Amino acid sequence: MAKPKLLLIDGNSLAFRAFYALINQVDRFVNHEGLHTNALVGFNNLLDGIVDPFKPDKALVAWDAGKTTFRTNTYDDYKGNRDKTPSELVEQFEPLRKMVELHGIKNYQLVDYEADDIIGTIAKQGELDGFAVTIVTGDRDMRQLVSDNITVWLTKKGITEIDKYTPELVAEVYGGLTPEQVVEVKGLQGDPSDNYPGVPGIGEKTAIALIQAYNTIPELYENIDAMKKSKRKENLIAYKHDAFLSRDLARIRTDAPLQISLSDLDYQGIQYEALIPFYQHLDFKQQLVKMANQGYTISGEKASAQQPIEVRELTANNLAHIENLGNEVDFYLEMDGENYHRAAAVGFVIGNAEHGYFASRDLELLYQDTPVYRCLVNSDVKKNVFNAKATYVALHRLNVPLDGVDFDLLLVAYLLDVNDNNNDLGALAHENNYFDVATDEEVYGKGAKFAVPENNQDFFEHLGRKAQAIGCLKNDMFEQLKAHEQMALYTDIELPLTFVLAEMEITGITVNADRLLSMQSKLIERLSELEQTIYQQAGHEFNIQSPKQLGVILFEEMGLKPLKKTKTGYSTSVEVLEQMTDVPMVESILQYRQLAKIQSTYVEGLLRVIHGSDSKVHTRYLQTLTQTGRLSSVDPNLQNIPVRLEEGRQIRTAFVPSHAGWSILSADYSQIELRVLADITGDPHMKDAFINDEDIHAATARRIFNIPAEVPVDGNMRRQAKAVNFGIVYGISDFGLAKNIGTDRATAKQIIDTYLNEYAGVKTWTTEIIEFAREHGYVETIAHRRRYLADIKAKNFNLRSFAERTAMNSPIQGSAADIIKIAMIKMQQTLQAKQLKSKMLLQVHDELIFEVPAEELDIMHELIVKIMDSAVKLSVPLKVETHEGKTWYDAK
DNA sequence: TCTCTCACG
DNA sequence: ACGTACGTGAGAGAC
Repeated sequence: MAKPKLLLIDGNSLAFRAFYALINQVDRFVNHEGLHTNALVGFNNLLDGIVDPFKPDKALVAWDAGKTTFRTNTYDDYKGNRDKTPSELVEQFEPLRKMVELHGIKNYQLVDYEADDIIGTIAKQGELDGFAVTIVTGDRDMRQLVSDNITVWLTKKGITEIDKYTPELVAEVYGGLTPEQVVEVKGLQGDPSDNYPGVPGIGEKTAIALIQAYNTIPELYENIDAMKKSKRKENLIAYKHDAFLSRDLARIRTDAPLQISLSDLDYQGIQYEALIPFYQHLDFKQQLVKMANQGYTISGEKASAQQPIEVRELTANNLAHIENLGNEVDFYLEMDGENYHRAAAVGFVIGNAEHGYFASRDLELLYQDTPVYRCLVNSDVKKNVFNAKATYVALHRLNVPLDGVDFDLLLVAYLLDVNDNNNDLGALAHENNYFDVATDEEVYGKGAKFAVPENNQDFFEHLGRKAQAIGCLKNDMFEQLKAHEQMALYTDIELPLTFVLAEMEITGITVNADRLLSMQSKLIERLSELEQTIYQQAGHEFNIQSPKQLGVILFEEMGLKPLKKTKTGYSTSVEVLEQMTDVPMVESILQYRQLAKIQSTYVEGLLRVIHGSDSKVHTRYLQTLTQTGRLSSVDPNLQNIPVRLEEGRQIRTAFVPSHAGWSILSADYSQIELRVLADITGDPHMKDAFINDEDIHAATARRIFNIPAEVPVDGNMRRQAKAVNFGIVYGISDFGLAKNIGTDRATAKQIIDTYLNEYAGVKTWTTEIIEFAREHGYVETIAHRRRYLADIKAKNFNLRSFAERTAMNSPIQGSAADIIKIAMIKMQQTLQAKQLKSKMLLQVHDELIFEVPAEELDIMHELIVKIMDSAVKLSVPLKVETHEGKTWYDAK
């Protein structure tokens, strides 16, 4: 029989985690009485997401009792450097306990002891009494309690992601040490956050190595005389007292004098009825809606179960209603899949709050000359939609040329917070405090279970609620755009761009399938030859495409030295394999990988998505996904077609114009990101280089390697300078640069320092932009595209460093994205105004691809350059290069 | 569904 | 002492 389950939760540690996970939005989570609720929200998610599904037999949430404990008695400064707990969190402790109680779990605290000691003591008792014990905490030191019967669930980032620590995982993380040895490591290492010292100069790595060698701190000191003379030895001796003190402080007690026992901890289950008023008090609307949907009655003023909505079925007989909707309507077209180039429209809804909503499955009601059609194509009637591009393309397939779109909920939500990648209407509405609509997953299910309801009432109600949500959210979200100075970004860039992209997607690009098929047969032949060679070289057959199997062969059977590891085993990536090309098999593997990639991703992948009707591929540009404002391309991704290696580049010969005699014309911005950098930082040297149209990498090389004007820049120096320029754009580190140019770290650091001295404007800007991000919590582009950086103040070095690099990179990458988007809009307008036959087909971040009839080639070269380089006025010139050819391959 | 690898700017 | 360059999508294997 399975063991009974005992669940122990570290209330304090998790409340802090929950609080700080949502610290950026602390002022958004406030109830009607002014009580902050961010920690409560996070803790509730934890209880719902982890505890309730766990179904424990017994459970306890342990809390700290107060500031003084036996540890502060031993060591005055214990946790002495902690900031005072913010009052916004303090006020949440009482309701947190209540929340725990209503979830059927006992709270407990004990004077002079911390939550960990309570948990340690109960955990050991539980283990003795035959329970399977699980501890949930954010405190890494709790891993000392792990045993065969005690698992520690440690929260990672945020509070819903966890690592489950068993003795095996502890050993893995601590280089083979046991859970008991965690305190030995901590003793040497100390803990700055709890303000206890350890031994100076010893960090986690060294501490682990020492404990691996000596087992425990006492044993280490017994043998210390035999240790080689070193600074470390001196420190160990000098700080012996601190080591023992820290070890003692880190040890969790398992003998706290508790006044409760296991028999008091029976898990009672959730007290649903009592939770309702509690959630009402906290204004947990979403939880209440969920409970209402589960059939609980929610009454009172604060009740937030969905309000009833009336959605009438639209038929051929009541179309007159549509004539009377006025000059603003909410519209939503439902499809049965996400690829709107192929998915079938299955229903629609139209209406507004004033005149009601009308839904139907009958698409004929949209056809030409119906009132719905007239409404949709009339530019004087404002349309509020969700995902204008999808709606436009799908309606285009039904021969309805949508016009007059004013509000696109998806697009606006993205501009307000690019972090939020949720593409579900219901979920986005909830995030904007609108709860009168469910998510698609709740109504339609997901994956294989996805199905639009057969029942008209359910289906139309959901559609009606969606349209209503769009209409209701419009004003508030427009206000937010204005407050962020993003209205122009929306009306002048993103919204017009949506329709430019829609047209490009609809136009598609012709792919010569025969060409791909002939490449395919050659590839298959070469791959099978290589396969046989590799099997011979390995001595047996195996799956070449499995990194796991390949790792075993290379690093175990053949005894090669593993140069790099991944989370799960040996790395076999190109950078590793390229260092062992003296082994013939490795050469073959690299060759095989290269060809297999071309064959599966590009040849087969593209053949799969060519539309039978027009021999074209129609990608979808995702306009609301990237954190920087770039587009992305899916189904197929046409932004990563091979170009660097000749073998792959051949794929481009299959991309051809859609008419005989036409050409492919490509136009790319030269060094757009560095030009943006020069403009934003205002650095005079960098600007001069661009104003004088110099080779920027050579110019950089001259400055960082101090090469006089009369001496030519050699290729290697230019290559290094180029890497530095890239590094600057990405938010440089000496390690990263060293890896990239193959020098040591000190040299890389030297180069970076020289660069920043030479280009002082860049240096100043990088400090300022990080400063700005710290102060405001976000950075923005020249068009006010905003990116929030939640981790900019993180204590964790890695998270913070990443946020700092992002603060430098996003304005640059994002401003470059702004520029090409503006150029695309102007380009499309000009093609139309001049009634040219040429079509814009693709965008690849800094490059636009067109198909052009012979008679328009000259004018197009000229027009494109003119429009692209004048899209935005910067303090440095923009430079555009064009190329034409019979295929995309030849347009180089 | 996650991880690894590799294609692009 | 930390572990490192920014932004993407897709296919294949392993679980």
